[in-house]
Amino acid sequence: MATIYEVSKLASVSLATVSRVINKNSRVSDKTRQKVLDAMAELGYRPNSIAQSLASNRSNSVGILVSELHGAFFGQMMAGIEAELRAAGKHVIITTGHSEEDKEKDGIEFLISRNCDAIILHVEAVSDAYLIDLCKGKTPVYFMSRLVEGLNGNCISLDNELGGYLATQSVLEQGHSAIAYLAGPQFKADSKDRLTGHKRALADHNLAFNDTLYFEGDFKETGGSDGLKYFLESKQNFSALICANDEMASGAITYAREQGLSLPKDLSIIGFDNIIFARHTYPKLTTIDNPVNLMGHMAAKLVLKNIYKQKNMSITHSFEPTLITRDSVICKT
Amino acid sequence: MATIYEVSKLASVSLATVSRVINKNSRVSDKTRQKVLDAMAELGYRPNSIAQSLASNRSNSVGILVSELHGAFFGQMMAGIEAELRAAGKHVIITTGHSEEDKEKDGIEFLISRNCDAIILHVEAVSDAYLIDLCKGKTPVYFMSRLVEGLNGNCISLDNELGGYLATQSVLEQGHSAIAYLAGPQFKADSKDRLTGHKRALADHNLAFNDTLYFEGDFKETGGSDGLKYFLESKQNFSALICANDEMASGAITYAREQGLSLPKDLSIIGFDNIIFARHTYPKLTTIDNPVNLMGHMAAKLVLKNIYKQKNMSITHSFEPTLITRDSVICKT
DNA sequence: ACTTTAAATTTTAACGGTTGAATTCTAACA
DNA sequence: TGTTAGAATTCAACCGTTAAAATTTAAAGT
Repeated sequence: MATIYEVSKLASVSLATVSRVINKNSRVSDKTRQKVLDAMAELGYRPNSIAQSLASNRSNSVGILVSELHGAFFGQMMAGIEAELRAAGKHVIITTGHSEEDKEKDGIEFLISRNCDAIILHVEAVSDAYLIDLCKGKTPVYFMSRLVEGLNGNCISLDNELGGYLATQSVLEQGHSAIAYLAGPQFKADSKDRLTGHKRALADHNLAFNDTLYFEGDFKETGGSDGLKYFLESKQNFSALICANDEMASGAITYAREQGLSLPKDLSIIGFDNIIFARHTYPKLTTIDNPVNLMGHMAAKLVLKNIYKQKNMSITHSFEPTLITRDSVICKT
Repeated sequence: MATIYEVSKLASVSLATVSRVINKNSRVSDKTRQKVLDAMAELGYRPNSIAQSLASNRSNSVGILVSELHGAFFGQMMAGIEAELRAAGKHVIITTGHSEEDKEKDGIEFLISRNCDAIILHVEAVSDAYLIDLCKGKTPVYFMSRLVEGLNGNCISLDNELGGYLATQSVLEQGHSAIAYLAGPQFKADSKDRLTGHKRALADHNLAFNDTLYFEGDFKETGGSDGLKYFLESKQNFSALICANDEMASGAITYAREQGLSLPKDLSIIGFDNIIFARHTYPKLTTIDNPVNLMGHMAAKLVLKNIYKQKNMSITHSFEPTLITRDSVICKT
């Protein structure tokens, strides 16, 4: 691959001049600029962004860490961030944390060591203290779906507590009072907040939270079947099932039908996240919309504004979930 | 961030020695190694991988280009690649092509300019000629789901033609003969091959391909509803619908039910890919399994073997799709 | 004690760019 | 025509690391 040196020789100008036309900022006469451009074209020159990054200490790329690369939730999130950044000519470096402390730290180290101009994290296993410490480093850090104390300006988050409340409230309003709750992994802040909202809604309706109608799932389809199986086998009475995400809700729906239940007549089910697939379950899933794609865009805008100094970026740090009413929850008769 | 220089000073050894202990290969006495390790720990030193990459001309990271970051298909693919590579201590840099020629090229340039040790591409818009040319460069290139002439050793692909054949055959064997075909975008090789397989199966059963029961969808849920709508409005008779992927099949199922059809009685539907959600549609989707996660693993193994010289990697370049029988296709009565 | 040889360590020059300071041009002005 | 300000260009140091070659150190052999 041709280097800047060869270009400079062919165009008979200095390295510095070539560098200037690459970075199109400083003053170069049109005549020389054209000479250089021609030379670059002739050699098929492409700047080595590693060298650029080392020399200039910036990389025009932002690091992203997500828990998983698959899954509707993270897909939407990454897509949102990438779309916004790409439109601004920035690139994205993605790595994963798998919700494990070591891997999350490793991924973060990697992104930092790659000279990312900023990093956007969706971390779940690492402690707040670690993150606060991390922010003292020279790489700016932003957070998705996590509120870190004192770092609110760097967070884009969803009011999960409200979402949990909304879900439960909507079920309650349909007359259900025996409600099973299928939670997500409780080490994840999102899950915990959703559960808190659920409890608050219960309390607001003078209903006690029932320990025996609680199951901690894994946020995956299997969590849905496992959870519902557990509830069913416990022989308790319940007319509604609240799932902390749509994947589990899907699993539960499938399992319910396998067990001969007729939905939503025998059991109302509500999900959370409103993933694309939610409208393709049967019955169509009533759920809580989680505007994660939008939040991804917003996180990207935040770094565009703060790091790349783009103007006219209006930032919303906190997003509100909304109820999406479909067919999986019905009025208790 | 501490540099190697500060470490060397604190440990009172030369830069080269520090570099040696970082790369734990060459000979360093245990005594000095420990001194250096201590110094590194004291300073919280972390190698700057950009500088490493520039100096050593390798980066321990491989680039991945996919069309989209969201979507069950790409999610599984990325996850497979990443898991395998991560286990080997390599990192992954992901970018997108959005199935557009310019963006695909731009993404490829980016990955190359980041000194990736190899790149794994899932490209759809770019020409074979371009790819052949690309392979002449110094960055090794591997392909997912695309057979490039003369570069078979660098490709990991699925026999989509066979998949298309299998889908149609299975429907045919259930007694259907009036079959609508909902294709994917025909500029994508995958879609084209699946269609070819479909036609071959038809021919094998002495059935003519019917132009009016053909619709080119977009591989998304909306493609499913649009396609089925088109077929329904054409007032033609058909008892089965073959969809070129599961997303469209889901869309079709949902739309069919909205139109009052009873599935699978009134219409048999088969998908392609066997995405996770395929088992959560109602009726559960009969489909063709596309082992894309496995293929991701395999692509990663291929670079592990070729680029990082790992032993004991047995490589399969071509994967075969298989029929997954569930409930969405029934025998025509 | 004196080579010889191998191991450990240091020196030094890349890698491919960026950038502030220094220098050379160019053209306008007195 | 000689100055001179300002624009255009070049110089040279630097970014943080690797690695080939050179040097020093240590161990072994006679």
